[in-house]
Amino acid sequence: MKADDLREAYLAFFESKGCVRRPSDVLVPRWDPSVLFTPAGMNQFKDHFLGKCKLEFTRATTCQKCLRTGDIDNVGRTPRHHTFFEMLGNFSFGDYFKREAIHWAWEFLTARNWLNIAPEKLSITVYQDDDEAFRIWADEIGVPAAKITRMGEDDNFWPASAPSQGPDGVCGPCSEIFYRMPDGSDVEIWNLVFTQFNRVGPPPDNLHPLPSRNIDTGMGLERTCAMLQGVDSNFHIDILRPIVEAVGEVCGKKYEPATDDGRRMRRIADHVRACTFAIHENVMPGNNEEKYVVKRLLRRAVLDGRQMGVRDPFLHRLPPVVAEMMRKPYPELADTVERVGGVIKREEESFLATIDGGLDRIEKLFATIGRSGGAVVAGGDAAELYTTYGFPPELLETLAAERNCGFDWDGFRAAMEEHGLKSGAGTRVEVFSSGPLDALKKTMHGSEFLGYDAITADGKVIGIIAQDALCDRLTEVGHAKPVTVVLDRTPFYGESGGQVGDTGTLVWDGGVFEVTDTQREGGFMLHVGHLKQGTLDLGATVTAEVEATRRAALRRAHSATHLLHAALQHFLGGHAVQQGSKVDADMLRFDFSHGAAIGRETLDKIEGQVNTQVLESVAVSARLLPLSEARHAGAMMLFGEKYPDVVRMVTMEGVSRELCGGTHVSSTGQIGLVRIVGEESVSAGTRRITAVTGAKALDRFRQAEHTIAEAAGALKVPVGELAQRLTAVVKELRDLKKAKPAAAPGGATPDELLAAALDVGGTRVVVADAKGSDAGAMRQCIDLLRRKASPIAVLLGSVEADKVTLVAGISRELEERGLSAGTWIKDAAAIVGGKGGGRPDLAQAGGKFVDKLPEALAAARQAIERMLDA
RNA sequence: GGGGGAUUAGCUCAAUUGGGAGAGCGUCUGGCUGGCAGCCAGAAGGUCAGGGGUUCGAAUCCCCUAUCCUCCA
Repeated sequence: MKADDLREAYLAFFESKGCVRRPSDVLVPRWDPSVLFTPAGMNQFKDHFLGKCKLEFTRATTCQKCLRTGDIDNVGRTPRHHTFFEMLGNFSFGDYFKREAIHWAWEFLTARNWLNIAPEKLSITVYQDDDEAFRIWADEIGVPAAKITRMGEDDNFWPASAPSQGPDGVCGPCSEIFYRMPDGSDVEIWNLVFTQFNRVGPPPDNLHPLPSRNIDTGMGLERTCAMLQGVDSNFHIDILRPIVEAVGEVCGKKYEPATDDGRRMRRIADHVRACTFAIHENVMPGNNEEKYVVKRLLRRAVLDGRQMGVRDPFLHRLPPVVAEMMRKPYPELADTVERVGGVIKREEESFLATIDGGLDRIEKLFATIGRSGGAVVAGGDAAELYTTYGFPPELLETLAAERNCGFDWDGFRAAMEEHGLKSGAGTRVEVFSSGPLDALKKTMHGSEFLGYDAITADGKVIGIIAQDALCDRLTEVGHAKPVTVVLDRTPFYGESGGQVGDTGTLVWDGGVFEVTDTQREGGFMLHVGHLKQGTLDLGATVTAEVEATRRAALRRAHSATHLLHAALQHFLGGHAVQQGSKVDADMLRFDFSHGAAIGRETLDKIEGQVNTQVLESVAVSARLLPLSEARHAGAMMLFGEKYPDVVRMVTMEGVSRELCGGTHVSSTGQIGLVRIVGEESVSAGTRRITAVTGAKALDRFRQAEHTIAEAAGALKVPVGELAQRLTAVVKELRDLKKAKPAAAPGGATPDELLAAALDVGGTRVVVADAKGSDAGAMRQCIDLLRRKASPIAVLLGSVEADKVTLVAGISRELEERGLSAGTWIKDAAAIVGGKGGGRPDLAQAGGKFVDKLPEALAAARQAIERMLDA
């Protein structure tokens, strides 16, 4: 059975059992802060399981794309580890339970018109205390008791070991189905999780039955395919083997499964599949979070290629193969495959450059090792190369081996652990976090948002949260920590879609609450701020007033963002899609995909088009409509974005259509003015434009005019001649600096100094006051004298800016005789209250007593005579 | 978000304990020369990322800022 057929069969089977077939969630669930990537089929149903949302269906089935990096080191080595994989699942939210889940799993696996697997090849595990599951398997299904194993909480409980270790919250036993492979090993193909308990505190008696029990099951697509297709590895199934073979092709090697290179090819195939999906969803390789995971996967794959002898970028040729293999379930991959390839290629090149840069350092490292007679690369050195310069240890080990050098892996790991400690482990959000809002979520869907049409409205207080807990009344005026007020309906916009939250006030009879920020969570608007006056009670009716001028500025900035987005698409191309944005009062930041810096000229064109559209006063409208209709209308949609079934489409007629929940002007003319003030790179492949609108744009122009006027005033020229005059002044300054005489000023030229030189035993001695010269001029003078005569000893001194500067130099012969300019100058420096030093042939010193310079020079004259005599 | 590193001529990079800013390539000029990076001689080209501090003296040491690289979460 082909993978495509298995996927379809599974979904069709559970549809026939009343499950609603839902599409796979995105691979990168930006809505879920607790995970970077979708780790399992149930992820998109978290809120359903917790009863946190209104259920439109109570049974579902999906084929979910997943990514996990926990077992990354095993990928390619074992037959069944992946980073990217697909999980078939069926789910019940308080609907069917253990009995149906088990019966249906068995039916799908063994029924003749479904998978038709011989029952004797299957075995079962259940949780040790789960007699109910055991009984269903043994009595109702008829599995021989010998083939049902009771396992402990670390294997057959979800979350693993929850009863004794925690965490508190929903949990339950699970039951796994294994298949006996031709080689005799048993492979888990299906895990049924029965969430039926709420854990409270440590054992005993800490598992309380849930009133509403859930089913969460997962069947690995790849391993089930391997079973059905009778192949020994997941990598040899119909949708993976061609990718592995393609890796061989682009690397110029034949795929031989049992070799080291075979292992590498499988790993490359896995990683490129994962990255193709992730980049498709606009996750670019980068330095943090999911971006970093993509980068690391790519680099591991490139390194594997390099270890096989490939020296040029090759990975970027593989996404088309991935797209072809995954075409049936994910046809959208084909639309971005070119862009994905480009992103991969850039990262490959960047990594190769990193390696090249590191090779230099490696040579030095080997030289040091050779000198000290060692034959092993120290773990600390390897870790430094890795953490600082990104040079992979595996490659370093290979290079070391070529020089008969060992590699200290233990030391390396120890150093890396220390590095991890130093950089600090971040705290992960709990998978099932609970908060004070949960109680509210069970009774209400959220706050009604009125802010599209109004900025003032009455609402009822349905929640007050202080110190992370719900409370009934708020009395303390002047509390330090902000509190949160939840209303049933409100004109306040909670931060989302990049637009920051509203500010304003809540007023009621005898009371005022100042709102400094508005956030949103699960459909509720959270008014964050401080009680200023009176007492606020739960259930009270308040008048919510959004700060009008700020809201107007936010609307201008948000609408300008849409105009900018459209202009970027127009001038740069369709690839320039939004990556993120921040909309603040008359200020916006817009990140988008684009590979290179945008020239001033193009930037001017973009700004020009946006402002033209402002002048044209295009009408802005918004309406709710089904997703499919919006797509048909040509609204801009982002890959990897999860949209609800009904969306809000903001239309600027003839200019842009975007799905957007933000607040907008009613006509683009209200924006007034848009000024791009910055264009920069945020990470490879992403650019950021910052712009100001309305009042802020005007301020900026005014500010600039003032600055220019001030500068022109300082140069005493009309504004129009500013640039010209400035260039001339800078040039003049440079010329002046350059023209500084090499000779010591104060009348004496080098020739005159030479003529006045003493002769001490055949050596010329020049000691003079080089009035007003700086150190550089005196140095040049000494250089000149040394070229004109030798042997010669010169010491010049001068006073500038309340300080004495001395410079001394001697010619080579004197240096060879053991004299030192440094020694010479020290005594003289001491007299003027300073210190100094330098090299034997040239030294420099300074001091504070400006009136003692003649004395110092006299002393220097005597000193050099003594030195020459010695 | 945290750790490490980098920023010097148009490009690639040097500069020892703090003591005169350099090399190769490229550019320009002159000369030689049929040869795949032709040779020789010479020249121009620098805010040592920016700002502050320590010091007689900072590319070098300390602090701040910006940008880039890199590892970790």
